[in-house]
Amino acid sequence: MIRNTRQRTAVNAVFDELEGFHSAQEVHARMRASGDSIGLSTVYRAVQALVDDGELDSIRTDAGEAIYRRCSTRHHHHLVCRSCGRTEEVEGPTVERWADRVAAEHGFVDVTHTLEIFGTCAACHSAGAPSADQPG
Amino acid sequence: MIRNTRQRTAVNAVFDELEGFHSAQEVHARMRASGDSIGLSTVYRAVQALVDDGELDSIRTDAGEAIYRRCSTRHHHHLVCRSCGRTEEVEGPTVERWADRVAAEHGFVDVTHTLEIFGTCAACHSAGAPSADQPG
DNA sequence: CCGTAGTCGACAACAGTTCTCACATGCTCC
DNA sequence: GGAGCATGTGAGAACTGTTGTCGACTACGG
Ligand SMILES: [Mn+2]
Ligand SMILES: [Mn+2]
Ligand SMILES: [Zn+2]
Ligand SMILES: [Zn+2]
Repeated sequence: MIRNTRQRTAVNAVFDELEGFHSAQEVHARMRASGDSIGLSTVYRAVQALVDDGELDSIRTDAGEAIYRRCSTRHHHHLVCRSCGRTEEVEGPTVERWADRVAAEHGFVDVTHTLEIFGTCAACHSAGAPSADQPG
Repeated sequence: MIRNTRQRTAVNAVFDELEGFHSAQEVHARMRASGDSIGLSTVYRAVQALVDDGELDSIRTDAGEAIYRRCSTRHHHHLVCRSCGRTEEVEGPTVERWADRVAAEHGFVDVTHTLEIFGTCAACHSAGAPSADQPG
């Protein structure tokens, strides 16, 4: 049985006030800084529970850190500036259909996918941003 | 300037004999087991250099571990059975164009993307495999 | 209220990865 | 073929994100 605790409510509330993706550690620090008393383990347990609940989305950074965000109602993907981290939500039936079709052609069922697009945003580009490669 | 060392050559050779994705730790253990003397740090440095060179692809598991594979010549993505781990390479211009277009529409340049498709393969499905969700 | 199963959190433990630094070794240039 | 030196190596320590431990605490159905 799942209880309503001050801590879980507070973690959930943090994501109401926050745009974009944030790590468990960042949420913990933020709460501590604003006077909320909560343990780091509890934050980890809370975000995991929220992910299981479908309240939060989670993705993993290139560095391997898990970051979380209030789940929006629509299925979408992310366009991330690799220089400043600015994130845009993008969506489109094209890629959804393609993924489902190609999986079905290989006999796969119960199909999901992850898709992230990386680039340099217009602002960072005019400022002269670095670059990277990522085949695969 | 980049030197040719016994260790780097050996790590590179390991991926000639190996199908699919493998972690640095696994490669290290495998080499040690077969009598090759090499340090773990060196394996990490070698695979990173091979990734930078475009010789290896790397992706990150759900658990946050980086895994590597001989880069095939063509750009492609992976269709992974979440039950048995079997991996198929898939490709298609549809999704490539979609990703580039959507990024361009948002003013992004120097665009790359990552895309992984997960499902249950036919074999695991008929054996009665578990399931999972992955929105985003 | 009571009892108790679920939860908390300080801390330890873990796993993967990177850093340190003394030592070794490819490469370039004679 | 060396000499010289930038580069690479590797054992171990350090670091980072995350999960486990366990005694104390508490939400909540009865
Ligand atoms: Mn999608
Ligand atoms: Mn692609
Ligand atoms: Zn930017
Ligand atoms: Zn399978």
